[in-house]
Amino acid sequence: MSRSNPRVLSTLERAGGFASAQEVYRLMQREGESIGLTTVYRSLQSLVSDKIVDVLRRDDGEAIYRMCGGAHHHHLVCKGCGDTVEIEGGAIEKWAKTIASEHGFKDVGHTAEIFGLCPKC
Amino acid sequence: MSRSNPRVLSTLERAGGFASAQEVYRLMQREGESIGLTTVYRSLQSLVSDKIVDVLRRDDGEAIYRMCGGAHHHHLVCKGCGDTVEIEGGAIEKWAKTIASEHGFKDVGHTAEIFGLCPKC
DNA sequence: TCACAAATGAAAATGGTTTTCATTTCCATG
DNA sequence: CATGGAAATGAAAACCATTTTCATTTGTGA
Ligand SMILES: [Mn+2]
Ligand SMILES: [Mn+2]
Ligand SMILES: [Zn+2]
Ligand SMILES: [Zn+2]
Repeated sequence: MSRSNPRVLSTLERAGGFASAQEVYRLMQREGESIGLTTVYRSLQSLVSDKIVDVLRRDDGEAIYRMCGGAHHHHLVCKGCGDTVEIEGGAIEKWAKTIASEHGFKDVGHTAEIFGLCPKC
Repeated sequence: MSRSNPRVLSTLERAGGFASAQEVYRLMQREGESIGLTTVYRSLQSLVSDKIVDVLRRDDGEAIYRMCGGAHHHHLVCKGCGDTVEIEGGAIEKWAKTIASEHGFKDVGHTAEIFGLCPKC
């Protein structure tokens, strides 16, 4: 495994909301930084496995990344501008555990995202 | 747009849980059915837009499909065997609406899936 | 039968992601 | 400082799901 290139994380931070590997790469190029697409992918993967960034999927399947706090949480994302709010999932955690145990499932995880139009959009 | 080829839906049903387009295609071939991969993709897309099947994404980004009832619902999926239980999301619906309105978001939707190991696995 | 629309699928194109591999950069050690 | 192996880098190729193209076949109503 390789370590994350710090400029990739810095660029992702600066990007604001979620950004794909390709977008991070284009952004760095536009800013005159010299880096290879491969390194961007590798860095993002490393950041994900270190739980420093979250990854999820656009409807078209492209992976998008975002700098995140360490604790488990969910997202409220604007379909218009991409603005993202990190939210607590207290109710969800309980719901997932309850449903799972009702059906005898073990080793349970879950995903949950909310999307809509923010006040500005 | 094209209409769905009935043999595709039939195969997806028979497949049990979620299956990707490629898997449905291979399954049909193995059973000696003559069909093109293109038609499988087109049929699944059509079934999705008619809300006859649900689509979601594997971790690797591949789209997977499943025959589903019409009403809005969520899934409890076994990571081991792929067995799927359709579940009500009453608590989730409320949660999503509340969080969204707290932040002034309109036109709100959400996704939520639970995964774990079923009793058999 | 005829004309036209819809369906089909082989082949090529697309595009994100991963792999390969040769080269460069680090870094610990003597 | 020299130097040798490890880690990082990136260009190019490979991968692979999905979409597009387009020529052909099939279905259907007049
Ligand atoms: Mn987050
Ligand atoms: Mn379902
Ligand atoms: Zn917005
Ligand atoms: Zn199972």
